[in-house]
Amino acid sequence: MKKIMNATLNIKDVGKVVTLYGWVAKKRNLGGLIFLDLRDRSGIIQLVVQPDCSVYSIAESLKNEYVIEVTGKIVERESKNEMLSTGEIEVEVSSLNLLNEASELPFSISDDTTALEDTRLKYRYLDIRRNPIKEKLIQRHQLMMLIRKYLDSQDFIEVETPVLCKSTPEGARDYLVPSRVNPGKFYALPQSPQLFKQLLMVGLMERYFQIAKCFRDEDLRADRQPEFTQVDLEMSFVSEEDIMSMTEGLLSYIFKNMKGIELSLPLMKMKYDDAIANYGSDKPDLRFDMKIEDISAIFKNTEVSFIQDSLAHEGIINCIVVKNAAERYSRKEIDKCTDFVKQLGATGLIYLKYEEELTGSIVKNLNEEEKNSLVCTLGLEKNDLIFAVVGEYEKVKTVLGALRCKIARDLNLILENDYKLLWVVDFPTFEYSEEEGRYVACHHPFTSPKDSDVDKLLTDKKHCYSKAYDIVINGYEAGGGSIRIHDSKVQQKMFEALELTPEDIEEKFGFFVDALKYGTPPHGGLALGLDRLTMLLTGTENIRDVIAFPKTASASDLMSECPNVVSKKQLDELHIQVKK
RNA sequence: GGUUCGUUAGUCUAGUGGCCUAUGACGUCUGCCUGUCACGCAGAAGAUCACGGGUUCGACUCCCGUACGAACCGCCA
Repeated sequence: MKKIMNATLNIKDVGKVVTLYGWVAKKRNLGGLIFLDLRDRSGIIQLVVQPDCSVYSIAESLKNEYVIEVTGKIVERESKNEMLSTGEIEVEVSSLNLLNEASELPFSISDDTTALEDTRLKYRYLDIRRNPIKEKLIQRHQLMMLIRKYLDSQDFIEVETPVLCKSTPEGARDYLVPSRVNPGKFYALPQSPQLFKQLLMVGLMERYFQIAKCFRDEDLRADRQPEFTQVDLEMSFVSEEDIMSMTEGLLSYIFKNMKGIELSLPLMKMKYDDAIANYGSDKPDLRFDMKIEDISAIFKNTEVSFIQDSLAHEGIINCIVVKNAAERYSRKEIDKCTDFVKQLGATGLIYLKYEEELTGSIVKNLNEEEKNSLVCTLGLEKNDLIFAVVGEYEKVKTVLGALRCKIARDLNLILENDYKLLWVVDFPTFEYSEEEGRYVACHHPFTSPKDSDVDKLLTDKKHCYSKAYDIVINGYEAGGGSIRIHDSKVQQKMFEALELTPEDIEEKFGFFVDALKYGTPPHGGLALGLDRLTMLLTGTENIRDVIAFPKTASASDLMSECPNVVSKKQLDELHIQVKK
């Protein structure tokens, strides 16, 4: 027998006799008449137990979160509750069966429970009973169903790839898994199914996808977990445009079905270099304005010595204009912003207010021409506020980019349910790693360079760009991908460019380079972060809210208390010695 | 690895060196209550103030360390 979803009942069901199951969400004993709120996954329905009912005394003894079975007639209520979908009806209980008792809970199962997150995580199974978490898990399920349905309709095949993989030290740190039968050897958990999905293209699957668990042993953030889920896909015989438009089709299907929002396609494309120049980020949040403006030219003959110094040493001065906010930002508020940028590595923060005239930190050292030029160039209006940062290009851009986002939050410039999607394209192929002392892959080493840049791989790494693209939603990197290298010679050249020795290449990627020789179709793909996508669609900034059993910032599970120490016997079997 | 903030009954919280024999709310328990839905009313119980050390005549309160939690930087191909 299929269980009735309690909250689906309504006024049309009056007169029916039903058997319902659920948890006692609330008992209201009026002394002679008892109301019970019965909760199941679908929601709440009110039960009423009359004093002459044979199970009255059982009802009287019920406590919160007891699990019960009730049978009764659906009746129209005397006093209705507009807040509930079932608020016009109630169930007049005729029989009641206590299925299980419950101890007193550490916190109340309510939407606005006072319990802090660590308490909720310790009892996550209770937290999941609360609507805010339950609904996000349900929406996550709906999202996964939509994705599977859409991709299936586009001829994609879902293929599972191994979780026990070969460690590939390029990129993030691996979670390692020891092997009992292979002493001293380790598997790694996949950071992504990257190589497998490319090999599936070699294996003629043409269109693959997988909702795949990925693992990275790096430090956590509000939007980062050590294990997370990617919607991973790969296609053969495609260009960048093909994959982007495929993804746009999927995203518009998702937004339409989950939010009732029609995306306007094709989505905007922004070059990586422009994203950095204008927004100080490779994942710009376009829900608000405040572009970064380069005002170096205005200061080319400046008397202000620290700006002069910086400009003389390839530095820049950039600013953002906060419209109509000069009054809003007191000295104290500005000091907070200064602390904020200093934390990000800026030497300081210049502020200027435009009221009757320009005032602020450096204004007494500016001449009339410079002041006028600032007002004109930036199109200043009364009560505008300028924040400027001086220094080296990348630092100035990223600091102002972060400040821009902070100010938007402070001033509530972000509308609820506003979604701004864009592609960031033309990523550099390499970035210089101070730590490694060499150029490393910006995306990953299988990313195809732009056709025109293949020859620059070894000679001009700084100006080499890739066929890579990120999908950015509201300032989050929601996904990213690239056209892959399908020519084993180009792949070899790429490894060379990354300064891998032939032995390294053979040892780490030999099987893969080998595979490319046996008829590899041109191919490319993308991975969407399912957790982040769910966050965006459910309006939370905390990734833990969209994961049933998440980990804390130190990568532990407060509920099961893992990771934990294991027995000496287990370690011995695995041939592992733990350093004291 | 670093910076910042936090840890007080089951839960959340007040507390700025002696007014603390620690405040309030929710929850719990007892009694009353026939139309509640944040039910109401009356009463009660419930706290090694995270842990270890130090300063002080005296520490929940100040200092140092540890553990745990959170945000951020580094890191996350």
